[in-house]
Amino acid sequence: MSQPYDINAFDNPLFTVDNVLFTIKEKRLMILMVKRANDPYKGRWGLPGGFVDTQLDDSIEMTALRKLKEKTNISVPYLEQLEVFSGLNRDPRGFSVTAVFYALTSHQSVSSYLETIADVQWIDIQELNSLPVAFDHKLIIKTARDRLEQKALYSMVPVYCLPELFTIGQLKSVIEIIIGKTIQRKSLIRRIEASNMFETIDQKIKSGGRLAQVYQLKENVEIAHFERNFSN
Amino acid sequence: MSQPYDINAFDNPLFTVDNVLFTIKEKRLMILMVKRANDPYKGRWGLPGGFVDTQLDDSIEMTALRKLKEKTNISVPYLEQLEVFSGLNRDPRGFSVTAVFYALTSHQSVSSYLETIADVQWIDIQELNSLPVAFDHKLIIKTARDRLEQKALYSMVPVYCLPELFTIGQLKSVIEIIIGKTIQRKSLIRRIEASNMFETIDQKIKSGGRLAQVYQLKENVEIAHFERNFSN
DNA sequence: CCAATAGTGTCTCTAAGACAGTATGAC
DNA sequence: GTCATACTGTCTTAGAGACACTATTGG
Repeated sequence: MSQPYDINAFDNPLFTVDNVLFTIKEKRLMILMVKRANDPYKGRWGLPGGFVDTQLDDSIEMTALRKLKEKTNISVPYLEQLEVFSGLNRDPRGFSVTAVFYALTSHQSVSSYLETIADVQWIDIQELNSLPVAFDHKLIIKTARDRLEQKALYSMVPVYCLPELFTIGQLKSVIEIIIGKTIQRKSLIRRIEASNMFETIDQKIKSGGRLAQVYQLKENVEIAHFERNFSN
Repeated sequence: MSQPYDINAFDNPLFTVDNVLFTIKEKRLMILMVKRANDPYKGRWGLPGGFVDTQLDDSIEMTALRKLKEKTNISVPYLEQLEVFSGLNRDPRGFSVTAVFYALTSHQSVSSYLETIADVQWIDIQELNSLPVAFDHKLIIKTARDRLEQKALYSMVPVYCLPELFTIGQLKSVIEIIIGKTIQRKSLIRRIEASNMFETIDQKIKSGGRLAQVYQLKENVEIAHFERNFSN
């Protein structure tokens, strides 16, 4: 079987990188969104992203980190590929491809910087439905949200929504917000011990009741994964 | 902070799609490889893939399916994005990006077609180390293999390595080859029942002992996922 | 004292692992 | 009969869920 199509059809599609940066703020799952300054979709909210710069970027992971740093002034502590979204209709300029990453950070590490910029904001994921969002970014966010939710059921990734020092209660809360159901504190403690990822520091902080033990990640730890999901 | 870099740096990277098509054949995990007819890496084995054709492809999933059909003459029953590999050094022609898919099929569905083509072959994954492989395709294959292994621990995806009609013993064998350890037949049966994905047909086939019940997938089923991994 | 959150002890529950026992085919 | 594989029954095990209990803070 021969291939009768024109060699000129092989023009490279438009290639971009986008990021879904999550955090938990005020007990809500939030996403970093950028008000678009240019067409297409000028004035709408979109995901922070852009083009690869082959002079600066060794890989698209670098592109993702660089774009996030431009908007937040930090290097995010957790970044992972989500998937590629592509198609003829997702961008009015023609067939386009975007490699999407999802990332986590504590809101504290970027809040002071964000206050200086009006067109970059944390937006509550539940409020996104009623906002004008560019491209297929609502679909992308839904996909990222689902992936994060799954991951939170069997891994310790949600810690990266917290600052370096945190308590078990805070970690429990963050996990519960991500997965949308409560978990047993005891189950979390068992995982914390089994994971061997954390160490206590000689400090306790206020929590509305008894003082809470402060934890931090050990250095250069691998994120623990478990053989079972949290269930209910 | 302004961005002082040259606008011309934003030339689109070279974008391709590649596939890691797995099957189980002769009790071995195999991958479909293509002997490259052109430079770069002419004469080496590479993954089946190529450029997006924006006239033919609605999305890169279509590109992946189209490329696989060119080599196998079938539409693979399972296809999923793996991840994107990118970088300056992975292709001698410059910064390149490839969106990689992994896929499964029964070897029976393509064997007769493959016999007519010398430069497309199933290659045992264990023999790949001693073969000349193009680009970073060894790394890609390793990544795909790891992902398939993980997936086989908590989902029914391995069925797609089998023909439409199959026995529990065959499914058990396929899973064991993928995950590299034995599982309890009983555990698999429990999952088959819980998944509700399969139905028996009024047929039994030889197996070296007692005749085995023949199963098939129900129509339009979702692939079942489980809350626990097979362990050991 | 009470309210609230931190942390422990321990029983239950669920699904996988182990494995013995039976069933049925080929020879 | 033996051997091999199919299939079932049922006990054990590991880790999550439930939940009562104690501990420590602020008011």
